[in-house]
Amino acid sequence: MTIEAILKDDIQLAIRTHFEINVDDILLQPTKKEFEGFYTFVTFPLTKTIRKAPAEIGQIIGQFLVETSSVTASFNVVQGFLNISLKDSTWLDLFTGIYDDSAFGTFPSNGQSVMIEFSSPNTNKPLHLGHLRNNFLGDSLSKIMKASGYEVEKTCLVNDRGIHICKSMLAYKELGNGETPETSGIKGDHLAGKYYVLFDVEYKKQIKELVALGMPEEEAAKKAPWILEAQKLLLLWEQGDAETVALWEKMNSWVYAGFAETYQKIGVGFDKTYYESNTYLLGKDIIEEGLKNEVFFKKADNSVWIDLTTEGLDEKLVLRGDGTSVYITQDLGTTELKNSDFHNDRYLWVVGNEQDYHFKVLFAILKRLGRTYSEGCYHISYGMVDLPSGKMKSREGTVVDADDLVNEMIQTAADRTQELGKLDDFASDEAKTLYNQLAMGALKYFLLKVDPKKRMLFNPLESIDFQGHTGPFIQYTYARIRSIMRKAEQAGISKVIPAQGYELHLAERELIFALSQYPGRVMAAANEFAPSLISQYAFDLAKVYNQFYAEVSIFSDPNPEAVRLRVALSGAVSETIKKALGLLGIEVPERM
RNA sequence: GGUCCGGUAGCUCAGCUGGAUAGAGCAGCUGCCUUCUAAGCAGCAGGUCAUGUGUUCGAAUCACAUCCGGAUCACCA
Repeated sequence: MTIEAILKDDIQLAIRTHFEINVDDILLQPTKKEFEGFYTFVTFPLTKTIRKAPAEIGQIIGQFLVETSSVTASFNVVQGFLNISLKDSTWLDLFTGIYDDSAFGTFPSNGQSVMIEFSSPNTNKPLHLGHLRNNFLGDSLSKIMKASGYEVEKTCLVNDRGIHICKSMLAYKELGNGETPETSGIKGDHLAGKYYVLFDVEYKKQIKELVALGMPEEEAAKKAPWILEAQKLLLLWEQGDAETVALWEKMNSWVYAGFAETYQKIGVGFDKTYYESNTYLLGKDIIEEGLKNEVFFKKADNSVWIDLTTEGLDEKLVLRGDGTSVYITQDLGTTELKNSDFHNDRYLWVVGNEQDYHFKVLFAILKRLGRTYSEGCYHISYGMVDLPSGKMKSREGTVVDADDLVNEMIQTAADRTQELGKLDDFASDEAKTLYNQLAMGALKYFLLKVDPKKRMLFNPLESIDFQGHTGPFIQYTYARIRSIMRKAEQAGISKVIPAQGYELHLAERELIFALSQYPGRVMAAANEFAPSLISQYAFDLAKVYNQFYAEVSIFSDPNPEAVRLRVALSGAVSETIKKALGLLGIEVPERM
């Protein structure tokens, strides 16, 4: 039973005893810093039924708690706020529970399984900053869901076919001169991206030429030679034309090699990868089924639709008049495939909020089709990463490239560390590892500290910070504690929690309180699909520790009990920081 | 135009199941390394919580309206 639950019961009993009424839901909030106490009960809502002043109610409940509650030491009342302080024996018990629990913050299996699809890159361009947000969110959420008791399947759906892929293929055919990653020294995904951009340059030029000859722009966009060529390529690909497929395979293999390098660097991976080239024909049998069940209907031109106006959506096309699939057709098929592959209880998609409507439609259709698994489907919608100049656009070259950014971060980490003269005795490979950890810590924290639902701003001119509310600040706190733990080991100081009777320093109580909040945050982050809650927590915990560190001396305290407790507390904090950052996919250095 | 999301300090963000004088970080200014790592700590300064009305003992938080920004409403994905 948690302290909070005990307090709630005690308060309930107090109200029942003194006022003869039952209050089902006792709400406690953390006491504000400027007041004494750790938990606060607000008495205003009781004034109506009890007909006493809020402060008086607080006094009566507080008095009752001090006399009867097993955890309450003292209280104070400010207006309608009853602030409660806990007994030191309670703090020590609480800490003992945390300290002895090696699985602190990870919950036992809830018997449920969840699939998280994220990343889902296109094979015509390298990853950019927006993809990084997606990848870090997906990776972190999969870890958070796992810690909260789910069995987790990480999947990725690679968008490896379609007209946009044919565009880069065409540009390569026309302008490539047999260039390869080896001959050019360009990473495979960047090489493909180069030709995607070149296509667009030439295509725009052709449109302009047609417009100059008097053709309306809309028509020109449809009739420019290269777009017609690209469409031809797509048809050839779908027919399995050997030469086209060979080119497609060659270019894709370059891209996959490039992606693999990037994924490896950012520490992200998947349990199962689906390829759209294998799934794009799926879903047509579902259309048949829906037609039979009259969930869908056919229009005169043979196209198939669903009317979702009763759900507040629109009429939606699910199959073209020529019998070919659209996006939603494929997604219906792929979702069905995932379900038959894994039979998960829940299916999550980490996809940008520009597709909110698409997922509403997808889930509504699944429900109409009577798919029971639709209940477990959820779109984790996240906001775009904007630049000061606005939205990033691949084709216009206004993107922050993922590889470039990661490399810059590593360089910044190295510069910063050397400026501070931190690692005179570091071996070069240890230094290299540290730079990577710091770079990825700064980058991941930067992207994960913001509420996923919100769009966020990245200013390339201001490099991502290493001080303040950042990953490296938390990593630094960890390294600092590790240094203390090494010193304690050398000095032969054991980590022992004192017996009852020890009087805690306020900074020690605050640390225990902060530690005790961790499991609740893990649960909340899982329920709300918000790694930002963990980010915030890790920062708060590190901050409380640094205050503790500045306020009390660990080794030179005359009381050996205090020294042992503080070493134990430090150890628990470092473990919790490591776990929390671990949920964000961030590693911790032993020294920095 | 319909629908959805957002608007909190100079900047980037917390807080939003209603509760105390609205919190961090960065940037600016002051202090603190002969003591366990100063990538740290303490402090100062900085706010009509977009605007208006309503509900309430109490509103940044809820409701309605307005303004501003973004997304989406494709036989694109």
